Amino acid sequence: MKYSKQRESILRALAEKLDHPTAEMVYQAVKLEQPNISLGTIYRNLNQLAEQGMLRRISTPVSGDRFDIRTAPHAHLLCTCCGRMLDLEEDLLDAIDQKVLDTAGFQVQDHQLLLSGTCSCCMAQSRRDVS
Amino acid sequence: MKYSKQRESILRALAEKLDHPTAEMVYQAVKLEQPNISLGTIYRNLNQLAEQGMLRRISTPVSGDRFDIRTAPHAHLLCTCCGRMLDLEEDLLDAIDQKVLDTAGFQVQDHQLLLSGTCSCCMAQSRRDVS
DNA sequence: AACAAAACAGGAATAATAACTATATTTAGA
DNA sequence: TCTAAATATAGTTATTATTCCTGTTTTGTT
Repeated sequence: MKYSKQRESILRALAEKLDHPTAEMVYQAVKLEQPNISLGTIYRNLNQLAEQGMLRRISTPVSGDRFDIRTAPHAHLLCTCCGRMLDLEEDLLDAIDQKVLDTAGFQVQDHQLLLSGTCSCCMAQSRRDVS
Repeated sequence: MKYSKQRESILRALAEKLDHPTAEMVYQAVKLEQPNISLGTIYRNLNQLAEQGMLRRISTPVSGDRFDIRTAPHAHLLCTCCGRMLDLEEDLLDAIDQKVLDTAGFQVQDHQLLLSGTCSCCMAQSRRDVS
């Protein structure tokens, strides 16, 4: 894979934005540095980088896919109230893989644990609204 | 919600096809009974039924969403080799929810655990191919 | 039976993403 | 350092999944 300043910007944007941006969000962020980058370049790079394991793709039932610079498997929390996506430190995952192999004979290569619900901010907010 | 024979066919198709079909697959199946059902009807019904909690939507990084008549939360296994989606009986989920609430203050409403990898059939197949 | 509410078919519209093409940039080697 | 091949890019067009719209049909109620 050859160097390009576009890809460098994309990686930098992902490193800075830890909120699991969509392709469009990455595009908007990178555009500040590279004003005439094309959206196709964003998608091509995100796909390549995901394939190389340099970032991971998270698909949600909501809208477009999201991308995450952390490559180690971990779980995601999607707040149905404010739409933010948070991380959850998770040590359970390896144990789950082993259990799946034992019980179902299925060799896990990747997992995607997406929990949707209400984040603590939104819970606090709604408590405030009621009272 | 009013009765319609289209929706009845959709539900029957889902009950028979336990392989988590996409909307398109449901369309093809239902078309055998209702030859001029429209794809819009499939989507409208799948969305309504999912909203009512009568079925669940599973989003994958691969292509279109899939639908599942089992409403109880359970995990899914997506084989990257043959593309089939399997179920995994899973009692861990409730425990995970509680842990998430304790550690992150996040109230889980729904989870989607998607494990991708190689199913036992494909593993057996590849062993056969090698030898 | 008559009417309102909901559902439908068919097609047009949208949104996310991928594919194409001609030009530009990078990099290894002479 | 220069050059040529490989790869990347911008900009555009195409594809795919899904939703929206409109006029018609079905369903449930009085």
